[in-house]
Amino acid sequence: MFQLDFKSGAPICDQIVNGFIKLKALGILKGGDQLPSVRALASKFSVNPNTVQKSYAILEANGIIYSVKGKGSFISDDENAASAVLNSARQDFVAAVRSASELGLTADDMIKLIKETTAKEDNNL
Amino acid sequence: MFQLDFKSGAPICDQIVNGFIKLKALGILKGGDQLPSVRALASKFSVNPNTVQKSYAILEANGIIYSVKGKGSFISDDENAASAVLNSARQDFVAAVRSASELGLTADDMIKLIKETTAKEDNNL
DNA sequence: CTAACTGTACTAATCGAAATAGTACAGTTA
DNA sequence: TAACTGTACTATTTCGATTAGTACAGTTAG
Repeated sequence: MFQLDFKSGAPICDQIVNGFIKLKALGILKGGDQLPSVRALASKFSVNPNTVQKSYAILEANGIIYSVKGKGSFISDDENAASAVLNSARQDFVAAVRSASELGLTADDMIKLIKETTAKEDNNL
Repeated sequence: MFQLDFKSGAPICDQIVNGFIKLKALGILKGGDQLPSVRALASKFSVNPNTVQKSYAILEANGIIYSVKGKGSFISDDENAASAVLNSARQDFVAAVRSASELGLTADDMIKLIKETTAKEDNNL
């Protein structure tokens, strides 16, 4: 399970959303897997149930999970959802590229940074 | 001169900071160039002078500009400042790479996106 | 010197998004 | 029936960003 960073300034709501998206992207959570209940996760993170519920609503709106009243929330096995996540990641990354470019980084600079970064990450897995 | 986006949610303060950083990175503003006065820029952007002053304070703290009481604020010609900006841009970019990587983008995906993005940007200049 | 400009330094008030608190309703299951 | 599940509200709190207002200090032109 992922961690929350209360100091980062990033909304808890978004952190929970991204946490589950990553768990699904990494294959740790697969289609049909059940998520913790709203109240259970809120308790675990010492966070308000409303905040968790908001995250689940966002995840469901994006097709990442589906929720059933009285039963629980489950990881969706919709492939379109995964591609939507990829598209979102692409957009975010392109925005980062534009920003870095405006600040003076060249394409070669960025490619070098990517190779360094992904190489390090591989060692950690 | 740059524009402000009041809808984006990004703090106006930061937008002004980044605006001048980019103008310097692009060479439009060079060492010794005078910035608009705090009050003049606040008036132009229809923004509170305190907000502009905060931006100038941040820029000065990062060595991008220097301010002289009674005279005005000027672009610094300190090369270290430029490298500090580059370092900051690098850090932001590496964070974006990590995030994209966690969401399933491969290094090749990212390199492809960089080439597409920077190619488009060049056409616009 | 004076007036008008510069940057700087405060405190108080306002605004809005995020999160919390609390309650209630509806469906499932043992 | 009891205990769980998700869902839907409203009210409140909290915090950061911004605004508002005032004041002080240095520079420059008249």
